[in-house]
Parts: sequence; structure tokens; C-alpha cells
Amino acid sequence: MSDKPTTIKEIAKILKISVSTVSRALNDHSSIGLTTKMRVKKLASELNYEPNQKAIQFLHGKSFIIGVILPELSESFFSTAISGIEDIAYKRNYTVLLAQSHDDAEREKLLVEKMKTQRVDGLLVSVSKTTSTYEHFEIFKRLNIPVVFFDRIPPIKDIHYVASNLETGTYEAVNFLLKKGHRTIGMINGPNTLVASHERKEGYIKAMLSNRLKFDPTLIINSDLTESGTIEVMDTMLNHRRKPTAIVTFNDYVALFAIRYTRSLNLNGIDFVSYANLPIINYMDYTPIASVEQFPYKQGKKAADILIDLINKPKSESGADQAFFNIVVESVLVVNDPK
Amino acid sequence: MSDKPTTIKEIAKILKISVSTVSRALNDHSSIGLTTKMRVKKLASELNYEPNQKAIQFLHGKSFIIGVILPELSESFFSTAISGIEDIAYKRNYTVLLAQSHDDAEREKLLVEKMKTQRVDGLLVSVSKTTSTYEHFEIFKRLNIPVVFFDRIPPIKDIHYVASNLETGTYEAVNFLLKKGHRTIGMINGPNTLVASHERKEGYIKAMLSNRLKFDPTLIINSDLTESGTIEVMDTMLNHRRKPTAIVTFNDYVALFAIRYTRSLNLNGIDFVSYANLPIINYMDYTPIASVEQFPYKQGKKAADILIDLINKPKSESGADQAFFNIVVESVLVVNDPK
DNA sequence: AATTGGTGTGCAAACGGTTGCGCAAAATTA
DNA sequence: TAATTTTGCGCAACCGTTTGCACACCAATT
Repeated sequence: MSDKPTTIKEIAKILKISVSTVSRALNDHSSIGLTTKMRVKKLASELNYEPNQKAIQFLHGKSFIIGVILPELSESFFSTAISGIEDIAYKRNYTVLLAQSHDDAEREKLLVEKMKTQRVDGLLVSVSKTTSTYEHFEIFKRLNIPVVFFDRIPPIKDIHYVASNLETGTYEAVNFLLKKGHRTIGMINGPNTLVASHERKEGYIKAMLSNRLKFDPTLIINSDLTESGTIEVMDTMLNHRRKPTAIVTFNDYVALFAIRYTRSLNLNGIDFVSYANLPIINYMDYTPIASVEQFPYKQGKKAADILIDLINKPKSESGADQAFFNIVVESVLVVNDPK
Repeated sequence: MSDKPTTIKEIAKILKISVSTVSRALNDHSSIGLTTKMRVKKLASELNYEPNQKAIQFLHGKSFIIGVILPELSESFFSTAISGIEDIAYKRNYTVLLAQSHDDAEREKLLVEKMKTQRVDGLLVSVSKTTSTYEHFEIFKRLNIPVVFFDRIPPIKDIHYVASNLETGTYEAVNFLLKKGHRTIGMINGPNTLVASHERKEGYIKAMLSNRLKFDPTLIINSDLTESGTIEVMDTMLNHRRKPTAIVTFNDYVALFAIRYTRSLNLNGIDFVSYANLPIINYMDYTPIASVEQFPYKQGKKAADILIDLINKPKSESGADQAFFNIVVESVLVVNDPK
């Protein structure tokens, strides 16, 4: 049937009026007579008229698209976050242009380029593990397109970000274990290069001290987060002169490895607490008794909200009085229902 | 510094040449002198010139954006599929505009509208569970924008789709169990309303018959896929006059419920085979001994490839000679490594 | 010397819509 | 009735880029 979409011009021609009148009629402009409006609208819907967004976007430089660059879409944390981002975008009438860096700094750079090319109205980024320079984001600053970093944030100044603070959650976790009567609590931490490792450690220490307990640094052991690394750490822990009765693990994978290992040794009675990355863990037989929840969905929503706010904010005059959103989503301990 | 992006006009003005010359120079048009080209390119990069894609897209009606509508982004199957889609899109120079229906038919309709509004070059859809009418996709047909359905495909004619056939995988699964010596194999199937349930059943039957075994329909029991539903079915199975020594479950969740239940009864020795939806299942202690893999990543890639092919295909003249891609990705049995 | 043939460049239209401004006709006021 | 305001609509510019066509210039061929 119809091959090319109807345009405003055709409507104008058929009705023998000018395009401007048609445009105004469709936009309910006050200066157009009621009868004309009706005639135009009627014909427009008959012809299945659809305004060409590309023309409109072009005309006043907005796309109503926000770009999102994440390390890995198939990771539960990120896909959940995306879900939150999309929900907010949907609500606020934006659409999400999505791309994944696969934790490759080069690809990330190209994606930033592409996002710029597509002229997104704003950009949401969780940086790749391998990203060490951040100039590729500068372009957006120059173009006055807001960028909000999210979860994995770069260690630079003057950026907007939303991230979770694991200190509070860890504090609660350790506290929870202490209240349960544990006195010797081990922690399988991540590499020191990660901010997250420090936050966990801080939380641990604070919990111990606020309970007037001595902090024993040898009970916190760094791991490379692999299965073999975890087993190694576990061996050390189990042979520690103060064998832990409870262990806080860096993430659910580590928890799984550790739990599996203790069970293979027929060891019971160690309570585990982990950080919630994996939804499925709730379905399992032997799980951590509690999890530190980081609310990826909530974080995603928050980040998207801030980004869209920034997009719609009247631009700061000289660009000097910029305020930067630094939102910290507190992590929280969630005690798993005993099954 | 720079507030508004540089345009081709400014370059032209500065160099005192026409915009057309600038445009051609930047595009390496053959009819532009070498010196002019160099001058233009030099200045362009100095000014950080970026072609305004909105103008270009507008000009020749392409956005290099493909729309993707999925039921639930945080579900492992879909997020993995998205990952495949994005990888292909990236490779072929498209970007992904993403949206989720949350399995809500109404929202799906609105999203289709939005995708149309954004004038995507093509659409990839996995329909919502609650979608029962499909007219909202007609618009795309009228606009000559290709739509490829994916995994959850609507029961209508003349559509492009990529989906997996679970019959083959199920056949292999049952065959595998038979080869292992099992003779009484139960199947926890899904509701009859799902195509997938029938495919599973067919696969089961074919495997039995091709091994010259009688098919006992009472060994296939439908479930509502909840935990309690699964336990009910398991009770029936375990009290069956022919108690199964192996069970094929509808999905990993069902497998988890069933395995947990048997273990709570201190029942061992039943082999389970499931369908791979959950990556984490590999990390667990008691898992199915094999999984029917549906290759969401591969399916996503394939669907995206077809879509982009369709986009770039010279349009069929009268629209009459349309051929429809109906790609079936065979599911395959994957035997889990014993831990 | 006249014709042909590049080579390099500019003009202007086109894509589809929005919008400031001007102008005519109708309605109101003096 | 004349002057003024309101109402309704059209003209034309504009957003940034591409591209068919024309054209001017210079060299090579007849």
C-alpha cells in the first residue's frame, strides 16, 4: 500500500492550505481556527500521518535518547540495573541506546564515539575494568552533554556519579554476625586495587571496634576471586589459630566456592554472609545466611533520573557554577529466610 | 569553551569556500583538489568538527538504530540474548535501542509506538506473555521497516523469526538418559498453552520410540512451574507405580525445586536433566547431570544479523515476493562436567 | 585557432518540520 | 462609518548535510 510515510506537505497540498498551518493545527496552536484544526487532524489520522522524528530532532537538537555503556550486559548486576534505567527512561519519555564494552577499554572508547555520533542527549556509564584513561569522556563535557557514572566510577574529579557504599552493608553484616554470637569472623576480601575492597574492610573494622572488640587484620585475607584462590584462602582460614566461625565473602561466587569447599571437607557450622549479585542463590540448598544488597535496580533508576534531570536543567551560564551529583546508595544487609 | 558544535558552514566561511566543497572534501570526493582537501581536513580536526548525525539521518532517512523489545531485561536468557544482539549490532555499525515490556501487552504496544517514533531502522521483538493481539506490529509492515521476532514468537503468518526448537534437545536428553541405562524417565512439563511444552513432549516421545520403548503418557506431568506445583508433581512421580529413575524438568528453576525436594526426603539416585536458563546452576552442589542448551547468545546474534540483512536488502518491488526468514536454532544437550 | 576534456569549485534544491512576522478579513469598538 | 483589534492563515527562513548540475579555468588534442 503506502510506501513512503505521509508528510505534512501532502496534507497541506490536499487541503490546499500551507504547511505551517498544518503544523500548527497538529500542535494545537492557538492561532488556528477550530474547523481547520479538525480538518487537518482528521486527514492526518486517515493518512496515518506520523511526524518524522528525525526531522524534529534535527531541527531542535534533541533526540530523547540516553546512551548507556556497561561492561557486560549478561551479568546479573548490570542487567538488573539496565532494567531500572529503562524503567525510568520509559517513564520520562526517553529511550535507551545500549552498548556493552565487554570490559575492553578500546571498545569502550569506540562506543563513546558512537554515542556521540548518535547525538544522545545524555550518557550513563559504568566503566570497563581495563579503562585507565578517561579523556574519551571529555568530548561530552565539551559538547555540554551530561554524563553520569554509575557503580564503576572513574577516579577523577568533577563528575556525576551514583555508586553504592559497601562499608555500611559490611558493617551491618559483621554486626549481625557478632549479635549472633560469633567472635571470630573471617573475611575473604578482593584485590586491594578495588575501591570496594577497602570499603568492605572499613566496614568490618568499624563493626569490630564499635563492639569493643579487637580488630585482627590476619582474619581479612585478600583473594583473586577465582575458585582456586578461594580454596587457598579457605585453607589459610581453617588453619588459622583462631578458626573463624563465620566468614564474609567478597561476592556470591566466592561464597559458593567457599561453601562448597567446606562441605567437601564435611565441615559444618560456619555461617557465611555474602554480597548479593546472583538472584539464583536464594534457590539453593546451602546459601549464605545473609547478603549485603547493593540495589542495582535502584541504582540504575537513580542514575537515570539524575541524568535526565541534568539533560533538562537549563544550562549553567558560564559552566562555572556546576554542581556535581555524587549519590551514594547505601548497601544494606538482608537476612535470608531460612528455608 | 566551545558551546555549540562546529558545523560545515563555519568551516566553509573560515576557508572562504562553499559548504559543498567542504562536504565533499570531508567525504573524500574525487572531484576535490588535494590541497583543498587537506586544508579542510586540517581545520575540521582543529575545530573538533563532528558531522551532525541527526541532520544526516534526517537527510536520507536512516538512523542506524535497531529497536529491541524484550519481556524482561534482568532475566538471564534475555540479557544474554541482548549481549549477542549488541555484539552483532556493534560489528555491523548499528546501535541498539532497548526497551522492556515487563510482560505487559499494553506497555509493549506503547513501546512499539515509541520505536516507530524514534524511526528505528528495524525491530527485534520477543513478545510479552500477555500479548494476544498483534496489530501493533502491522504499522512497521506498512512503513516497510523489517521486524524480526525472536524466541517468543507470535502465532501468526508471514513473519520473520528466530526461535529454538526444543524437540531435538529433548530427544537428545532422553536418549542420553536411556543410554545411561534409565528405563523409567519422568518429565515435568510446562502448561499445554506453551509451544515449548509440546516440543518437549514430542522430543520425549520420539526418543522413546526410536529406542523401541513404549511411551507411557502418565510419566509426563504438566506443572505450573511454581515451587509448590513442582513438589506436587514430584509427589505424584515418586508414588507412580513406575517410579522414575531420571527426570527431565521444564527449566532450571523447576529442577532446583525438584532436586531440593528429593534431597529433603533423603532420596538420592535420581538423575535430573534440565534446560539451561541459569548460568549459576553450574556452580551448585547438586545440579542436573545435563542441560538442554538453547543458545540465547547465538539466537540473539542470528536474529540481529537477519534483521540487519533485511534492513539493507533492496526493497522488494511490489512487496509481493517477500520471503520470510524462519530460523530454528536447534537446542542441544550439554552434559555437565561432574565436579 | 578552435574544439574537446578534464579538474576543481560553487549554486541551489532537498530532507520534514517549526516559528517569527506580516497581512487580510472579520469582529469589535468608538 | 471609520478606526481598531482580533482571528486565522501564509510566507519564508532555518536546522546541517548531501548531491545533481552548471561553470570557469587550464591543458591537450585536432
